[in-house]
Parts: sequence; C-alpha cells; structure tokens
Amino acid sequence: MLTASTSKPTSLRMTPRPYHHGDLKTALVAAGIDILEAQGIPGLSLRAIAAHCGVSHSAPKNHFGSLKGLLTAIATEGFRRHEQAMREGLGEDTTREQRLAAAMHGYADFAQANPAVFHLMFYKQHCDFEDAALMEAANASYAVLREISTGLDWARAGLPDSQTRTEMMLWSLVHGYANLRNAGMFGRLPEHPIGYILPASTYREPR
Amino acid sequence: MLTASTSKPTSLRMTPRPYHHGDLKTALVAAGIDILEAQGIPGLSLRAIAAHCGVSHSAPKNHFGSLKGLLTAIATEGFRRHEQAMREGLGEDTTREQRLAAAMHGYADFAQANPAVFHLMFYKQHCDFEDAALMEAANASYAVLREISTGLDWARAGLPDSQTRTEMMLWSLVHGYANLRNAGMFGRLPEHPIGYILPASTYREPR
DNA sequence: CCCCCAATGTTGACAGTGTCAACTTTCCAC
DNA sequence: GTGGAAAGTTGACACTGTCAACATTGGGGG
Repeated sequence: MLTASTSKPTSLRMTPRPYHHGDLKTALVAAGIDILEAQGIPGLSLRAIAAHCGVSHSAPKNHFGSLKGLLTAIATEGFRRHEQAMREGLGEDTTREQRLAAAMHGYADFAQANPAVFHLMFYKQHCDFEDAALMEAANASYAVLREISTGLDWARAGLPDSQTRTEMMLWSLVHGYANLRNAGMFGRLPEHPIGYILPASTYREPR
Repeated sequence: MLTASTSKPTSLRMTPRPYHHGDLKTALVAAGIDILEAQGIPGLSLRAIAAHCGVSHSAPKNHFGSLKGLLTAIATEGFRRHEQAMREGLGEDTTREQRLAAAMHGYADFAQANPAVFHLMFYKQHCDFEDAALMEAANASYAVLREISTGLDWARAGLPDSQTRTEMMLWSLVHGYANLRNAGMFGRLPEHPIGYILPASTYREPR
C-alpha cells in the first residue's frame, strides 16, 4: 500500500505537518478548555483533546503523565484567568468598598462565563492540589480577595481572627452564589446580582 | 470445574439467592451511596454497584434506565438526608436566630460528612434536574432554610425582595462555606465553624 | 386451576475510555 | 558528526455504559 501524499520529506516549502508539534503542551491545555466549555466534562477525554490537536491518542502522556495532570494544568490556567477577571474591574481611584464589589462581580462573572473550568478548579477528585503550579495560581487568585478585604471587618466583633473571618465570609458568599447560580438553583427566584446580597458597605449598582 | 455449592435448586430451606432480588431499586441506591463515599465518583460505576448487590452488570437498567438515572436517585436520597440533617438541630423552644444557626450547622455538617453525595446533589452534569422526585426533594430541603429565615432581613434596606435576598445570601454563604471547606481551600486558614462567619444575630457557640 | 404476559435478571457484544510498553522520529549538546 | 534524550506513534489491555436478545419468575384473568 502506498501512502498517497505527505510522502515528500522536505522538498517543498509546505511544512507537511512536522513530526514534532512545537508547543503541544500549550495547545493541549487550550484545546482542553475549548472542549470543556463546549461539551462539559463528559465530552472531555485525553483522546478527544489529542485528536483536536492532530496528534496521536498517547501523545499527551509525555507532557502531563495522566489525565489528572492535564486537568490540573487546565485548572491552573483557569485560576490565572480567574485572577485576571477579578482584577479587571479594579480602578485605582475608587474606594476600597467599590474595589471589593468589583472583584466580587469579576469572580461571579467568570464562574458564569466558564462554568466547566470553574467547577474543575475547585474539585479535588479531578485536580492534583499538591501540584505547585496549581497552588501558586490558586493562591494568587485568593490574594486578590485577601488584599482588597484587608482592614474591612464584617464578621462579629469580640471574636479573634476578624480579618480571617471576613475573608472566609466574603469568599464563601461569592463562591456559594456562583455555584448555586451555575447549578440553576436560583432558577425560580427573582434575579439578583451578587451586589444585592453583599454586605451593605460593599454595595454598588450593577452595570 | 464444579461450582462448589449453591447448586441445589430449592431442596433445602437456604433460599439460594432467588432470581429476583426483591427490592433491588433501594439496594442499588444504598450501595451507590456507600461506594460513592468510600471511593468517590471515580470508583462509582454501574457495574460496581451491580456487583455490590450480587446482580448482573445490566440489571440496574431495568430500574433506572441509565447511569444518570441512578445518580439522580442517589442525589434525591441525598437531599432527603440533607433536609433531615438540617431539621435535627431544630428545637421548638429556641429563638428564630438560634434555629437558623442550627440549620446552617446541619447543612455544613452534612456536606462535610457526605462530601461525594453532597457534590453530586448540586452538579447538573451528573443529575437530571428535570426529574420530579429530585426537584421535590431539593425544594423540601431548601424549604427548611426558607421557613426559618422568614421575617429576618440581613440584606440591605431600600431594595425590593428583601426576603428573597436574605435567603439567597444565607444559602450562598453556607453553600460556599461547605464547598470551599470540602475542597480543602481553607486548609491554611485557622479553623472557623460556620457560626463564626454568620451574620451577627444568628451567632451561637459551636458545640 | 392454569396459562399467559409483563416485570425482572442475565448474557454477550460494541464502541469508547485511560494507561502502559515497545517502537520510531526528531532535535540538541557535546 | 554522533549519541542520547525528548517527543510522537502504535498496539494492546482492562474497564466503562449501553444495547439487543434471551431466560426466569410471579401474579392476575381465562
């Protein structure tokens, strides 16, 4: 049997799909995110991602070891974009409360726009939370909320760790809101943006 | 090769595993919950559940149609237990704020004690949220929080739907707290029970 | 009382999955 | 140049959910 074309080695300048991809690692993560948001986790498979990159089903193993490794890399990229989404609404000239509200909106909006990636980012069974890069990206994302809430105190007075409790409260609030909304749990309730259920001093009109 | 025993048809009174199980549907859900909490979602498979009940790999299809159907049934049972967990701490003689705090503790404790089932209950990709039984169980669970928060108002004044906003805020807060704690996101923060980050009037000392 | 039929379980097959071992191709450092 | 490591391919394996065809059981109408 003769292979029809693509048999010419390097004669013409047509770059006939080189044996080595060039930047397969990045391409796999990007393809994974695309498939994830298009078809959800059930449609995401190592083989589908590999095929999407025009590469054999076993190629990803060289870069990520296992499916969990690839999912961890996807979640890491997700945290980077998540952090970016939170920082985008942050003007330097606004009050601390307004900055906090903007970050909360960024948090919730990202979750709504990228539900599958967002879910992956916080699901232990799929990602390796021992991974250094993932931890770094996750901490960088949390640091946004942490920085902005510094000095604020909504937690009850008279208890220690007021700063920590404020962070936990705000994080829980926005994270639960994002999850419940993505799950459709607010379906029969009137629509209320995250700003409507934030503590009073962080309120701002939704855009 | 001879099968050792269980070859006698019906001679002795030993009930040699009758062809029909009797209550397979319930047994499958119970086995599913057990496997789910022991090995997480990756260990949960139709075939494993069937084997756990001593039944062929295809028997569940008669009762649930597909894997999604079985997972939906598991989630439904999860919501029933979830509601029960919330109601357990509710004494009739305490104040409304104390009752609310008790329900919040029940919510968070259930999530911590049954992380895999809890996760399943709020994940659209796995469950069929059109299922009538699931919806009924989920609404019954939400009704606890709804009943108890009636008349309370922590959301900002001057905006409409204060009751709805109060429900959304409390639900988001406890749901996010449960999820983040289960995901290990509070790992490096000091431990704070849900009572510590509830709005001031619902505070009670943790048991 | 008996027989038929619907409900319940079983068996075997199929396509699809992640993982691994053995192999080939390419590129880079010495 | 050349040897070895990195990158990609191929084929196999066990496992999964789903389906069609079949076997078994038990209950309700003749």
